[in-house]
Amino acid sequence: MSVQIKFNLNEGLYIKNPQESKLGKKIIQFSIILISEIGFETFNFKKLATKINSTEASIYRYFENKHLLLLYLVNWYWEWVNYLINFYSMNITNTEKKLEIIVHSLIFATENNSLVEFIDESKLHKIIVFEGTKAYHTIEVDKENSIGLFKSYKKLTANIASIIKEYNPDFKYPKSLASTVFEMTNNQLFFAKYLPNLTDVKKPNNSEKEIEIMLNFYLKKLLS
Amino acid sequence: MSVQIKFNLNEGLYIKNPQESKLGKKIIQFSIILISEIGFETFNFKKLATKINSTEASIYRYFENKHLLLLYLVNWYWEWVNYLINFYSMNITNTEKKLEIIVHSLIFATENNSLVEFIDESKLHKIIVFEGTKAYHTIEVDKENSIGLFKSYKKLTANIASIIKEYNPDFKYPKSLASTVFEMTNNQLFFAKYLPNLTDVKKPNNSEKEIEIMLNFYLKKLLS
DNA sequence: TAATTATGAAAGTATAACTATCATTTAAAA
DNA sequence: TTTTAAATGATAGTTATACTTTCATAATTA
Repeated sequence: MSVQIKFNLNEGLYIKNPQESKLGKKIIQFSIILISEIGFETFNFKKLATKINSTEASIYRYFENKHLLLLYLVNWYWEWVNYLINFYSMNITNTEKKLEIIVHSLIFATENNSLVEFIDESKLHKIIVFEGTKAYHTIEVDKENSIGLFKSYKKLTANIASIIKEYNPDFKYPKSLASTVFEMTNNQLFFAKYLPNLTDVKKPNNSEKEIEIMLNFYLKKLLS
Repeated sequence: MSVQIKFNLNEGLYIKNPQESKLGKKIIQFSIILISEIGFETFNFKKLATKINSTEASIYRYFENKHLLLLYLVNWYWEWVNYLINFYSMNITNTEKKLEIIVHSLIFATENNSLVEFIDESKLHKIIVFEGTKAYHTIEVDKENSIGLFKSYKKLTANIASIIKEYNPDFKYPKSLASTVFEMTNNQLFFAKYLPNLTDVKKPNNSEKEIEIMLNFYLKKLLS
């Protein structure tokens, strides 16, 4: 069984909606595979074109440049995590449990849920951990922000912040904590894998579980 | 009065030590100015060469490529913050005060202390906030890590972690908290400036102070 | 079946990211 | 002071990236 889900991503992200054609889906599918394999800096449209037996020109009809393609993928991820959090906390009334669902969703976004057939969520998550922040650390932030290209991140942050506030209405920094939890998760996953000296993770191959425990501890301690 | 300080940065960062020649210092000085002005992606050695009335070839004699130049600058920053923390906590016995010094050093690395005449610390700090993580989110992390190019970051983290442990010997995640404080500071400074919706900062022009208060709150709460 | 739209194929431009060679300047050693 | 070595500049060249343009062909849709 596969549920068909389509996220409405900001139109400024693409020239032509990749979710609405065969080639578009292939671009998304294989850009995820390629970027996760060779890294964003060495990735380019020519290599992608070769991989999918298409041409550079065709890819440029969907995305203005590789930066916007990355931003598209990152937006998709933001929407996806948001969806996961809402999905898993749907019938939950216990707010503490909801905090745990946030953490779990952020870390085990790693599992290939195959929510959408052409997106390998596990590889996408790898890209987020490795390249995610590059999507907004660009000289064009202000311009891109003004046309709504980070709306999904704001929505996700607002959603997490609302759960934080639900858990502790007196907490002064719900939004900052929300964005910090997001960034910190990816950072600690990155460090655990590549620069373990910057963390306290013991088992590098099972670091997700340790990081989950740590994040839950952080959150509850801060909000107590 | 100007105290002459020279950090010993890993030799793998450069081909020829830029701190030991006039041209080398100019490369550092103006790369900081240029990158902070136009951003890392649009920065290149040709533009830098033009700015300092030199040539691309000459710059390539100091740095293999612009990525390693950035990593050099980031390493310099890690050393510098570490120096600041040690300097300001030198005669302090109160461990709580030491935590505050960490936070203050990370945030107000912003002030141009002119510790070294050819480095504008305020502009360098801007680069760290904006481009810093790009220095280690690269496909070459493992290789670069193996030859010691992140040693300064590890040293800084270890130093902060030791103060954390001094404050609370039972705390389970001193290193993770140390790297998180570093990353979180830069992130929240970035968000406050460019994506304020992701934070709780009220005055965008005086966000440093607010972030400092928040970070101190986080730290003490977590370590209590 | 015609008309529209999407894609492919091929070629071309501008700039980035280097490398190589040799001349000239500057600094250090004799 | 002269000689020598090292550092820098000037110039040119190579390869790759990041696009753009034009036209032909294939696939849809009306």
